[in-house]
Amino acid sequence: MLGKLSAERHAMPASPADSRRTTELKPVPNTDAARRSAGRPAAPVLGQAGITAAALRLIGKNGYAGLTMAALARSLNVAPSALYNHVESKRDVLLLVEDHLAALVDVTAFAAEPWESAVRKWAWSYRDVFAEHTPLIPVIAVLPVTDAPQTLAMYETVSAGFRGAGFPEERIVSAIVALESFIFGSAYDVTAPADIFDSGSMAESTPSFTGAVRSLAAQGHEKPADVAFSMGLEALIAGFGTLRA
Amino acid sequence: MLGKLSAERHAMPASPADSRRTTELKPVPNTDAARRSAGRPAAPVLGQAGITAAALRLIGKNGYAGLTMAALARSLNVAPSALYNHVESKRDVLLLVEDHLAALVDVTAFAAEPWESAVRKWAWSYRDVFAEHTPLIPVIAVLPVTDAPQTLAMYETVSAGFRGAGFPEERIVSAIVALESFIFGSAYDVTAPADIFDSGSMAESTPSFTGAVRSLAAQGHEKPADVAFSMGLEALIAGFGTLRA
DNA sequence: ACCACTAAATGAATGCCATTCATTTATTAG
DNA sequence: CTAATAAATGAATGGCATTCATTTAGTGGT
Repeated sequence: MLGKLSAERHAMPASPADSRRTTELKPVPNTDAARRSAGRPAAPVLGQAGITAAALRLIGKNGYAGLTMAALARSLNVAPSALYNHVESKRDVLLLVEDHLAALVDVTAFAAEPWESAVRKWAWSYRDVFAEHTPLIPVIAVLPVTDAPQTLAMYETVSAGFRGAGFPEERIVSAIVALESFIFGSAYDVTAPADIFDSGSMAESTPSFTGAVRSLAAQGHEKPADVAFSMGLEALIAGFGTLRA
Repeated sequence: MLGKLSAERHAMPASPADSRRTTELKPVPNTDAARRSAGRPAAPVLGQAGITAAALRLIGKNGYAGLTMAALARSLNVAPSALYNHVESKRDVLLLVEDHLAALVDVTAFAAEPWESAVRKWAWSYRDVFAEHTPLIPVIAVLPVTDAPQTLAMYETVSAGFRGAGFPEERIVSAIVALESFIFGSAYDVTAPADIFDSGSMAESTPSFTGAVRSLAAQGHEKPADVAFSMGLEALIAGFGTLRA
């Protein structure tokens, strides 16, 4: 009776990469309403909150490679199949984690500071949070906000900030989407190996690029990913700033 | 004797998401040098080129969910294990595909047009190519360019274009990285479902955001992803343009 | 005190996946 | 003819998410 949404499930094995589908989180049965109208079992030892916390603990210890349904269940002293009473799929677990992280993004500056510095703080915070969780990015990027209340709350605060700063209403969403795209892409950069631009044996055939890479390396103490992020972010802020009334 | 790099391989099952490691493509043994010094078998029916072509055919038909080593082997009338004579892992296959796609990105404008329009054309082309191949993005984003000659060639052309346009050498790489980050993030947007911003039952509690979404929808015939990409790209071009000598 | 109901947990099974390995096949250079 | 070698094979391994029939343990209503 649970999981009516799970039809047409295994038409394709759904590799973690192709995360696409109009999703809806399995409705949590532990509401007060359900509590009144039906028998309640032992205690909500598990539940979506417990699963989220355990998943975060697991990710923190072993990274996303260590986040398997089996490991998750083991860390909760439960059989893997038990998880499916609270969650419809592994993707649901990732969604729960994502929404938890969205709440960690700092949007407080939109209440107190001018638009430019508010956007700046928000963007850096957003990038930093998800740089540690890049495997979630393919999931977030196509995730209907309906399924992620905390994420939606972030959007509300940010768009209110844009509106209050005199942004024309029709362009608020596009501006946020553009910033987010830049942020997600930049989150990957943070995790890239330091030698990513080492052209190796092809150095002689790529003089312009090799020179530019050397020149950047010669410059710098700052982390390359931070330099690029700062440059791009300031350009976006300056460009979008001109749209305000 | 081949594949000395494959030690410490399966310490972790390496989900497609955690693609991290200093990689090197398995050296192709079918070089002229190897041809001279050793016996050569039947014909290069397979080989990295054949595998790449087959992988692209498979992806075109069934998407990345359909790209399994078994399916790839079947499409080449060969046992799955045979692939491992030409490729060290599935990740290698993805690398081959990525590098093939890099050659499809249009960089011709850097030879003939002013910097602004050259960057514009390159960025749109880059986004369009990888919007159809978003599962590759986690791989590319942390991929040492040594392993991807076509990708490296693209960087060379682009950085030469920046240099020729009067860009200060130390900032060329950062500017390209920032643009690329924006492009990768935007590629995901293209694949997002149309209703991604439908706030559903929470519409009343998110008036600012819901209003902004409605206002964008009311505006537009153009695809939302294209509007956001255009806005962000023009801001980046304008901002970076001021850095030129 | 009993019953009907139901959420939660179980354990076994399924089917898919990438990857390994000992062995065989086919080709060529000397 | 022989030694060397790349390529292909088929069977096996271990991991994975997910399903399902079944059991367990609470609850409100009677």
